[in-house]
Amino acid sequence: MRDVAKRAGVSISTVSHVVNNSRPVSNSARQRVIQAMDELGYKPNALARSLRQQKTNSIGLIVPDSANPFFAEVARGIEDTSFDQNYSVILCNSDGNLDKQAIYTNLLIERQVAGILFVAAGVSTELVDDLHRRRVPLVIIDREIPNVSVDTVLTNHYQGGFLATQHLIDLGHLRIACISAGSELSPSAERVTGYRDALETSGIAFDQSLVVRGDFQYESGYHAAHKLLQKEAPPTAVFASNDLMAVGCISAITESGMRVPDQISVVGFDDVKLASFSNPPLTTIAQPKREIGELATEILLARIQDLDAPQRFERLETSLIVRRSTCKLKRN
Amino acid sequence: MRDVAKRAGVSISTVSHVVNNSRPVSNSARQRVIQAMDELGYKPNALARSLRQQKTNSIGLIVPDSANPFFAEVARGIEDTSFDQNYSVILCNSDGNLDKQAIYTNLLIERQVAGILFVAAGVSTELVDDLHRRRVPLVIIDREIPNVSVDTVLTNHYQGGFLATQHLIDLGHLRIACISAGSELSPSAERVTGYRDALETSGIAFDQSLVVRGDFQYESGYHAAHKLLQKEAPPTAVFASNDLMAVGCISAITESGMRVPDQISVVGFDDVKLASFSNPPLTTIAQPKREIGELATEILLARIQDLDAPQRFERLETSLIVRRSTCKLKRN
DNA sequence: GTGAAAGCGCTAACAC
DNA sequence: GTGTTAGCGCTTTCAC
Repeated sequence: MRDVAKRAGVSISTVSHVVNNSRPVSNSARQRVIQAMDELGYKPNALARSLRQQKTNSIGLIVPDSANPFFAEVARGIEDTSFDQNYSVILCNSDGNLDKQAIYTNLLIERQVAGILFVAAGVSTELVDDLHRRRVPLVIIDREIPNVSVDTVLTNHYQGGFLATQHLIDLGHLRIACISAGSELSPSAERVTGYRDALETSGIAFDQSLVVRGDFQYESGYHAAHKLLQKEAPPTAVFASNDLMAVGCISAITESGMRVPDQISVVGFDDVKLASFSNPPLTTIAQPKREIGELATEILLARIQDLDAPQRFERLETSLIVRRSTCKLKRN
Repeated sequence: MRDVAKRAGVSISTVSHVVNNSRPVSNSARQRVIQAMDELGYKPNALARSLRQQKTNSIGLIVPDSANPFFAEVARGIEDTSFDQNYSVILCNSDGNLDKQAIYTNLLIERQVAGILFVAAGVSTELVDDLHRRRVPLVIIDREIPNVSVDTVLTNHYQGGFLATQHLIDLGHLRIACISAGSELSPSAERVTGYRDALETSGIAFDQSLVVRGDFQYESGYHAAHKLLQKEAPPTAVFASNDLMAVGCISAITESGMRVPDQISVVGFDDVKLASFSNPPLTTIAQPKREIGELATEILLARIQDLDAPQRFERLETSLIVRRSTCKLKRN
């Protein structure tokens, strides 16, 4: 900038003002500055600017695994919206590991990010409090932190689980299995609760042995299905708490010589792109992934503008998408 | 830092030196500083540090679409390696759009990133030259920029295309279609060239009408398959230039009442996780996605250390993974 | 082993 | 419409 000022024969502040349009500058001066800038290939140093202004245009995004299609799609929504608003995003993969998450949080604070987006992270109350104390804006996506006032965007997992199960019940199924994930952590747990309540609402007894635990990956759905098929009375339908596990499940079922949906119906959760193209196309519960990312980003940016605005809590609705992995129970 | 110094009763530079271990400090002073630091919840400001040191610990990552599983997996390799080396990554989605790419490049330069990773971007020679002039380290992933000396990491797309096609030929297929992508841009084009050469090596005439153009997404594979099936003499095998299109293709074939692989064999490219769990499991060409990301990051970081080291060009080998979407041609 | 001071590149407040 | 100056928070040189 110094160089530009020199070459254009103006003061350094004049250059700054043409760069930022922050006050009137005579046409002649402006011309000379502009010319000098591109002769010298000048680009303003955002570090210096941010240091001076005490604000950056970066936000931190912490996800368990950016390669998981669900998170990847949410992340795209986030990145796109950020870009539109002139923010850039620093990507962090926590692998669900609390230590890694803490390290990243630290790193983001040191980098002076304007705010942080936590996706499906098991954020501890302490961490949230600490961030509060430091006045770091944050929004939590896809998970509810109990007893803490923090902006949150998530889908109605419970409703989704209910919807999925109800669909299976409507098709006449009685032995409906469930592939859960994680532990008591909210997204999966709520889906399972929805499953359970749907069952009970229809007077079908909940059978703990029909719920098997996975971890949201293809493999775990595959293994879960194997377990289920080995039972004396295998289920006639399966609700997998995400699409990847549903696909893994279908893979195992098919491999063992049975047919989906003729012999076993399968419904997933998320409505990842793949769901439309799996074989058979997957009946699933759709979450508005992009919107989640977009909305969360908007809320974060609003929070950055006004740290003291009232807390926001957005619970988005899910919807059932019927494709071809489910059908009426065929009575023998 | 000022505050910490005051509270600990030492000079500001002493604080700096205990933070960075950059020179001996007496034990008593060190203790007081450390105590003051955590009483005040002090975290060093990376912006100021970077400004002063004229170097950041951020790198920019530009991908066409971080939600595409292939890029997502490469990106994970990048993010992981960066994290290990204390770098953080700024994620940018170009959507294959040259303007957006230019905007991002600019933004990254202004943010003073230590280096830039371009994935599969149609980087123009000018852009590379400009970056060179500015002495911005960069490495190009998954695409070759002709006539330019720049660090590059990619897979042997040609070999992969050849391998895939040869496999089909070995199974007795003669009418082998190909679903390409992009235009003359290298990754897809080279795969297609491999396909063509494999055909000709075996004395099978190349038939332009059997290659149909897609765009690496599920949908395009689906539509391409439909086109292919409408032909008078449909192919008995298809080489799709990535897994998503292969899956889309299988979906269309199945939907139209035919069977994979019994009536049509399909091979993909990339060996995305999904490939193991599709129905049928997909025969495909594996690329070492994580390694690509890791290697590229290592090369970038090395380049950051030594801007004048000799250019590196890494071409990784592919391998054929035979699963269940291909089988011997059944003669009528 | 310690402190003072300059300066990274920028913006904002204050003069004129 | 323009210039001068101070200072964001840090590191580094120099002096003691």
